Amino acid sequence: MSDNDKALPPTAKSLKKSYCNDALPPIEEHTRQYETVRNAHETELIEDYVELIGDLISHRGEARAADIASRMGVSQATVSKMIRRLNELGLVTSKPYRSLFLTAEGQKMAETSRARHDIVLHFLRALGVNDHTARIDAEGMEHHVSNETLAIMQRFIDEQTKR
Amino acid sequence: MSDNDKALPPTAKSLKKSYCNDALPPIEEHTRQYETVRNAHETELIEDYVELIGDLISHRGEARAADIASRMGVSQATVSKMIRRLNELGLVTSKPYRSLFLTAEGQKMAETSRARHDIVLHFLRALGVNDHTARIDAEGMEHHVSNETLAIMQRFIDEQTKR
DNA sequence: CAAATAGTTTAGCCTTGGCTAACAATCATT
DNA sequence: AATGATTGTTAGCCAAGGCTAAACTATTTG
Repeated sequence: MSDNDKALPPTAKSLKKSYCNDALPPIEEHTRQYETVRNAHETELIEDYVELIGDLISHRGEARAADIASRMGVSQATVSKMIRRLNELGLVTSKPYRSLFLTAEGQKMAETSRARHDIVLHFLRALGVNDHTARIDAEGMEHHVSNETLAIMQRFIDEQTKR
Repeated sequence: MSDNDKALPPTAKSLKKSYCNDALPPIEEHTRQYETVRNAHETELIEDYVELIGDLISHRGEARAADIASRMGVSQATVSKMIRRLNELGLVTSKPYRSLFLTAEGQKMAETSRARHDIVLHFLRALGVNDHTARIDAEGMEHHVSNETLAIMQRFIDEQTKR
């Protein structure tokens, strides 16, 4: 959620009655919802790093730990540790004290993440969300949007921009 | 992301060229984006528990740890530990071996979360997303949608349902 | 080319949110 | 009222993702 968010928060009262009468979902479906979110959490940081590394390489020619740290808003030590993890996962290759490269798999992940991110961002803008807010929301939402929803968002963008 | 998600993942190629030429955002804005997501992560589990507790109370009359555990798909020990945290945060009151109550603050959080959740869910359905997928996506997205975007989603729902 | 500066890594700490296993309390049934 | 089943708690483990401080490497510059 945006912290410089002047709009009022929603209240239960601001919702139409009919919205609130949904029964609880059956247990196992409910469980799966939460599990899906937990799983997304495990991968999303990884994806964010890989996506950022890909962006740095394509916009700057290389990805240095210091740049990653300052963009992520995190200490260099944290980045260094994370790079080791990405290495173990086969997503990047790195030699000590040198800049990073994405493996083929890492590149694929970066592209997919970037594409997803862009769809969500452009969708929010097409919906009428202010650019700054859209960027923040997209960063958080991208890992929780199914392919089905992405496809619908893409269609929405196409329709908006056609005119 | 839904795991039973048959649609193809997006590829960089499936995006219009113009989507991909965005430059990197200026560093401090970029940093703030990631910070916002990290902050959301700290609160979202808390909010999920509180929201679920509120739902259990209103649909079942009470919230028992065993129900929370089975709905969350998590062990009872994990729930017990979490309840201690919620207690420390002043969101619930509990006596050992008895069921839970939300404090005034907890109730406020539950209502806000529920309202946000409902807006996102109904928005996705209004967009044309299948109910099952919408539920899963909403669960993940709700904590990352700014009030500005929520307001726009609400407007979208109103327009769709008016006709 | 030596020294200062910048960048990277390592060590060791902390918190969160999972888990299992063992124990404690409550409840339901006879 | 006793007991077995259910429910709740505690202890102790683990991995992830932050941090700081210190050590090490690379680069720039006087």
